[in-house]
Amino acid sequence: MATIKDVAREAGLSTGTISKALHDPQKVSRKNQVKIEAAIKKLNYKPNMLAQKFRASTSKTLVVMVPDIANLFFAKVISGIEAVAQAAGFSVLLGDTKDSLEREREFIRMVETRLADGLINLRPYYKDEALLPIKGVPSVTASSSSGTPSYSVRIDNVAASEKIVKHLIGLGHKRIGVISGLHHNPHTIDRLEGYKKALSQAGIDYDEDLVVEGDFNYWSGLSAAEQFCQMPNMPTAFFCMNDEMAIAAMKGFIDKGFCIPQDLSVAGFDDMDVSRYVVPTLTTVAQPAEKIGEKAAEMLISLIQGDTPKSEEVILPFEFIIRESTGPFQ
Amino acid sequence: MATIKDVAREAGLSTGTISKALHDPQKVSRKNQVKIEAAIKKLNYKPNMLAQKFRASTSKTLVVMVPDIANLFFAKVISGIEAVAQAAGFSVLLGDTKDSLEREREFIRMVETRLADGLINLRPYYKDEALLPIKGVPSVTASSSSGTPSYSVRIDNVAASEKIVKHLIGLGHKRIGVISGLHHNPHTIDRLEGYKKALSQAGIDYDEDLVVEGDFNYWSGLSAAEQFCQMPNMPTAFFCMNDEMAIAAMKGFIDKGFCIPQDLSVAGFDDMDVSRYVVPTLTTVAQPAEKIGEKAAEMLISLIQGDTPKSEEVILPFEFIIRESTGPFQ
DNA sequence: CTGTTAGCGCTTTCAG
DNA sequence: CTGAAAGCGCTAACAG
Repeated sequence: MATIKDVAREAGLSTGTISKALHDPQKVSRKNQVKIEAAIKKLNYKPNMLAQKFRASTSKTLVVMVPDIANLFFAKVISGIEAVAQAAGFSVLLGDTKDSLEREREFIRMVETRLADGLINLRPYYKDEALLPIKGVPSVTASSSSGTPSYSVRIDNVAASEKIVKHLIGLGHKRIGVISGLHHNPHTIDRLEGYKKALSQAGIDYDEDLVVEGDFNYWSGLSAAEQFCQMPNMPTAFFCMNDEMAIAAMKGFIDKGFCIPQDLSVAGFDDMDVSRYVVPTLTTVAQPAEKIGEKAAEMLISLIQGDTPKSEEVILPFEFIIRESTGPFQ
Repeated sequence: MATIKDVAREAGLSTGTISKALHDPQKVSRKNQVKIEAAIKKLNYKPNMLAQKFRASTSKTLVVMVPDIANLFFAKVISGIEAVAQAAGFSVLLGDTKDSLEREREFIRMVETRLADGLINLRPYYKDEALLPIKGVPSVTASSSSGTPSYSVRIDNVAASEKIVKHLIGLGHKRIGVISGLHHNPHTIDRLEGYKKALSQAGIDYDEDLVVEGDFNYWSGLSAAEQFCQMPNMPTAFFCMNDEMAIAAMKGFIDKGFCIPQDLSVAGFDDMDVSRYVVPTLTTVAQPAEKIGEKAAEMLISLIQGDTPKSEEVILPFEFIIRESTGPFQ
């Protein structure tokens, strides 16, 4: 592998001149520029960026910590991060933590050891197992919940849920079931709060028996639907805390002979690609996933560059999408 | 930021000893080990990995080039890559190329400039715009088609398609339509070959009018379905080259009043998550996405370490999944 | 405009 | 077992 020294020798110049020619060509005579180019081509010289970064002691790299990259929502956020990072000359190191705190520590270590300049965290914030923020490691949490400390970018989960539930109430529903995420999940907490707010504004009492806990996965939605079907006084509408569980619940209800939305209304959260394809198509809330990624990357990069973002928290607008799965109470 | 020198001074030892204590603790006296640990803790010393890598002149990093990270199939492959890379002490740099050759060049440059040790390419191989392989850039192509040069990991697209079409033929179908990808796409070519093979073995003539070109996206599947509906002698079964188009086609056929699988059979390719949820559920082929990623990473790492993998091409088994969308010809 | 030189933080001989 | 010193490839400061 040719080094800058080799190029210098080949061109009959000093390494300093080569370096300057590479970074500040105007400061090198035309004649020597040509010589240098020739030498570079002849030796197929490529600057050693490891050396460059070492010397500059800045890696121009962001690490993105994601609980599960094979989750489309996260993949979209990452897509947004990548776009901004690349435009700003940063690379992105992918850290799939598979929900392990141990791995999270490793990735945080990467920025402590100068391998990366900062970090975007895609896991929602849990008070009791928060590794971040840490002094000296610039970090932004994307798609978290209310109460996330330090820098974060997200939608207003409370307001979004409130909107969904109000829509159901507006359709005449009074008994509205919830298929939630795990109860300690920050998103669950926010979304449940929105549900309660909507109810109370409509003068409907909160009944915790109408909340069945799921875990954001398909099977939990199916089993929640079955539980609801056995209730003596079953709800007529359902707010599911993500689309996957909503789709599963619809399947469960349909298999029991219910028609959606004639007999039961179902709403989700996330707007997965699927949600447009299923029958009936699903009423839901779309998070601007790519946008969240872009904002988070912008925020982190300005943090790295020593600026102080004007706000610690960026709240992005969500989109409420009414499709076929919700209809009037009959 | 404390350096090894600071630790040496604090501990009253030389930098060489600190370094040794960090990498080969047995070769340092117990007493000094304790001193060193204390100094490290006191100064909160973290080794500068940029310096380490520079010196070792190996980055322990793989770059993964992906046409679109917000595509679940790719996300799953990456998940597999990440797992293996991490276990082997490699980081993965994500390169979302958004289908731009320019960006591909940048990522290839990263390994030429020592920023990464090797590269996994997730874009299928096109003869006329092949940037790889390049001497000095260890690379593996994942999920490509037959005829990909150099190292690759994939399923046998020809055999998988053949299997699907044989299944349709076995159900009594004789006129089998195809919704293909773009005609020059390597996957399209392989899958079409499988289709032809199955036909010829059943003594059915190939009729190119039954092949409608799509582009692997939803809308193209829908419009292909409409085209088929206008044919005087419409096929009774359809082989769609991915699930997205298959799902769109089903929607199109259903909207025209056809019942699936009673009137028409539809098969896809990929086994997206959706494909289990749609009504009717979709007959398709599952590619072992994570496995493909794992194998590709293993192959690349052994390449980087100077081993020569025994085979240039790893063919992984696919899974043929019969669901509700295909049924007997009536 | 060009050359010389020091030094980034670390590891690794080689002596002691 | 420990210390001294060289050097990885590059850039920047300074002198010429």
